[in-house]
Amino acid sequence: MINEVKLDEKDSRLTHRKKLKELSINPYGYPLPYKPNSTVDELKTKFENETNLNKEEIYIVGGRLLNIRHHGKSIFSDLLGVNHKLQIYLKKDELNEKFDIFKDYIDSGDLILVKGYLFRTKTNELTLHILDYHFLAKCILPLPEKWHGLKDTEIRYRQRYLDLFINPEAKKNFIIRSKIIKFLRNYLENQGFMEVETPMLNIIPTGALAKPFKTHHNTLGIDMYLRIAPELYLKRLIVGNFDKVYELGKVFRNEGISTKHNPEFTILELYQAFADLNDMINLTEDIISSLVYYIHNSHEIEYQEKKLNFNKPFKKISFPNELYKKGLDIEKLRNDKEYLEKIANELKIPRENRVISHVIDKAFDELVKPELWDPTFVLDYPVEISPLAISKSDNPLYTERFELFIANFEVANAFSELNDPDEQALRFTQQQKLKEKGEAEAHEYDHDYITALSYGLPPTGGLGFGIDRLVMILTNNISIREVILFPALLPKK
RNA sequence: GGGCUGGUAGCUCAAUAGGUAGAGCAUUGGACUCUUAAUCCAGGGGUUGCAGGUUCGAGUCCUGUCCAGCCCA
Repeated sequence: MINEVKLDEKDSRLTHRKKLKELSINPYGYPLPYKPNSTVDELKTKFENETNLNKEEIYIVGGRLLNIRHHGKSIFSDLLGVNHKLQIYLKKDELNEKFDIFKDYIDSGDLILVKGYLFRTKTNELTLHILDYHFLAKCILPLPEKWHGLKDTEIRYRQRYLDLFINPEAKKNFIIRSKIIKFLRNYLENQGFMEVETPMLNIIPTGALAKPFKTHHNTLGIDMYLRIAPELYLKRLIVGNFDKVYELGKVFRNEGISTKHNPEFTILELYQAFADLNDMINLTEDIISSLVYYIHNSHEIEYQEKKLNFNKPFKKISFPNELYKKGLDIEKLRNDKEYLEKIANELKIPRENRVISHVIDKAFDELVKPELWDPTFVLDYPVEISPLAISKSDNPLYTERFELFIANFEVANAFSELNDPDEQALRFTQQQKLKEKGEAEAHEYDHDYITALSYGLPPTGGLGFGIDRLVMILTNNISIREVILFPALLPKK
């Protein structure tokens, strides 16, 4: 009896590769015998509804083969493009030995360049009749299942490339993400904003209330921090006489990882000189509602099976009023230590974090945020949690600031920028006091920024968007990991 | 940081009450020149996340641990 050689799928793919090399065929493509003159997507969109196909026109396209259907002396398969699949068709009596090589040594997932003409099968499927083909790269690992796709979230995130070419819905999220970013850039360029880049490596992490990642510069011998926001650098540019600037990029916050938080995420910040909070409200409404329309052709969309209405104007409410409706008095929190303790107890805030800023923030998150569904501007933020915004003229304990909430997410944050250097210095000092009292997320004191303000920052409107959350809402996802190509995961041991 | 759920073939999933780990797809061999989840015939493929424990016997029960998902802080 002959010992049967037991092969698993990877072995058989490796054997196929070896056989190709023995036939002096490079499974990895170089050099290309001919260049592509079209793509799967182009052929599909151009000819999908075309009735007259010209067999004299030869197309050369590259792609990944999926679902090879052997049929004796003919073969059908699908060539995967970016958004479309194109069926290909091979006949033995035309390709001879190249047909046998295809039949015996090509596996699904392989990348090939094909050359042929378009025709329609009797089921009317647009198909490329192959006259010649060329190997581009061998896929030596087995693929996920063709019908159920790849469902294991861990593999989907760790090996996103598999997710992308196996699960079309996954790819769609990232295509929409790219469209959103492109829309925002176009919009801002059309409004006269200039895109700039400011440092990601900071000496002092500023511009937001968040914990930073720490790193070290070896030759300078100093600790540095990954930026938590570009804000203070961008305002220095307004001091430098630019009037409309924006930055779209990553910021890093050293906090918990969850379905709503990734340690690095994308933010858009813009600053407009000679403008104020009202200008930012108008700008925000226009950007968001026109973006939604651009993506969905409607101002009303579904998110998690509930309607979201993006028609202008958005709802506007006041931070202290909303908390007051919930039975919480910010004035009293400021003046009554016992009251603060009582509220902190109710909110289960740990003893070391019982600082006014923390309690206010937490109370809003717990009591008001869960009710903010349709786009809503929350105005009049307390000064304790708004160290970079100007105070309201009628009450210095509240600021000219808004946060925009959509579907319970904080999506945007804007204020009339504080431009009085003495007042800003005082705010920094107050933040240091909060820090001493146990507020881990107080704003750092930035002397260099005070110097910049001392040269004069004009009244300026500033606005920041959380891009990932915006993408989540527009792609109907509840996990941020579905809209970040490579989300943060623990290393696999 | 805490709680709950999960991890079984390449993938998607089964496995009653603790009693020989199965199916579909994929893969291998064969038939087939219009298939598209092709079809038909035949086969191979497993250290059940990892490390221990209980038991005559563990995918299943217990302890620890790793990773993921969900919820809470």
